[in-house]
Amino acid sequence: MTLPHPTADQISLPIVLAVLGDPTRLSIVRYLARKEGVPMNCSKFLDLASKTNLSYHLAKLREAGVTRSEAVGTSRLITLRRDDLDRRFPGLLDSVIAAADGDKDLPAVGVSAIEVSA
Amino acid sequence: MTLPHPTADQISLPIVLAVLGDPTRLSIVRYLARKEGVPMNCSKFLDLASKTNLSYHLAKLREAGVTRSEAVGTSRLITLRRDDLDRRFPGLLDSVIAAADGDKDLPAVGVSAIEVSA
DNA sequence: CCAATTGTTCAATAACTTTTGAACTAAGGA
DNA sequence: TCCTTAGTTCAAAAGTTATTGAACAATTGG
Repeated sequence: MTLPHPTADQISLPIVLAVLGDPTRLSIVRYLARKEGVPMNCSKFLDLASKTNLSYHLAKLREAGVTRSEAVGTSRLITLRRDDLDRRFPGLLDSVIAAADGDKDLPAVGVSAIEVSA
Repeated sequence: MTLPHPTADQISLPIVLAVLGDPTRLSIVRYLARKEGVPMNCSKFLDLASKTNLSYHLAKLREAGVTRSEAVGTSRLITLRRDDLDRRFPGLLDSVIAAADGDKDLPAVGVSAIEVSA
């Protein structure tokens, strides 16, 4: 939790919606939800965007309070802030993720390689 | 239904989220939800933005599939597309509206005047 | 017909957001 | 120590969205 995060009550609905209203970020959130509990590092998402651009999108998610980024060594471990989001906006995250799961147009994470099932 | 609307299955999740991720539009949607069943005309929202700007925001909502605008005389009757949104993204609209209802920072509609209860 | 009401369109500008590459920091391993 | 890996920062460029005012269209009432 090294990097700046909003507190739960600083999380703003329009900002969360705007941040989720981007296909790259929605894909990241969907993937984090699918692998919930398993903290991801940024490199997981390199097939969505360049390293620099990922840094930008992940910062947006963090600043909006959607994700938590913990610095561990040279990595960032990224998790969904499900607890805080659920408390703040009950049902929102679940419905967004369910809808995102059924969205054929969203870019997929980890389709590039050996990651067949996992 | 005179103006161009997407069909239910053309409604896109990221576009809906992005469109809702704006305080003016979120206020409009919250107000439409509160008065559900009662079609509104644009002038209802004149305390949120100028006439021209409202036209812009209402077009965004319509083009995203969030609202339906029917031309009746010189007015537009605006309603929420709750049926289509619920079918397409179950639970999403309800959780967004519930969250918006609890948002002190969203601009309010109809606080300017005689509209005490309604 | 004339005027008012209701809303749209257009072009301009202002304000943001996204994307990029190059340069950087910080940790770990050989 | 030197190199690699993981990610950030910065400034520039590109792209997009929001806001404005002036001009327009269509309906309705007098």
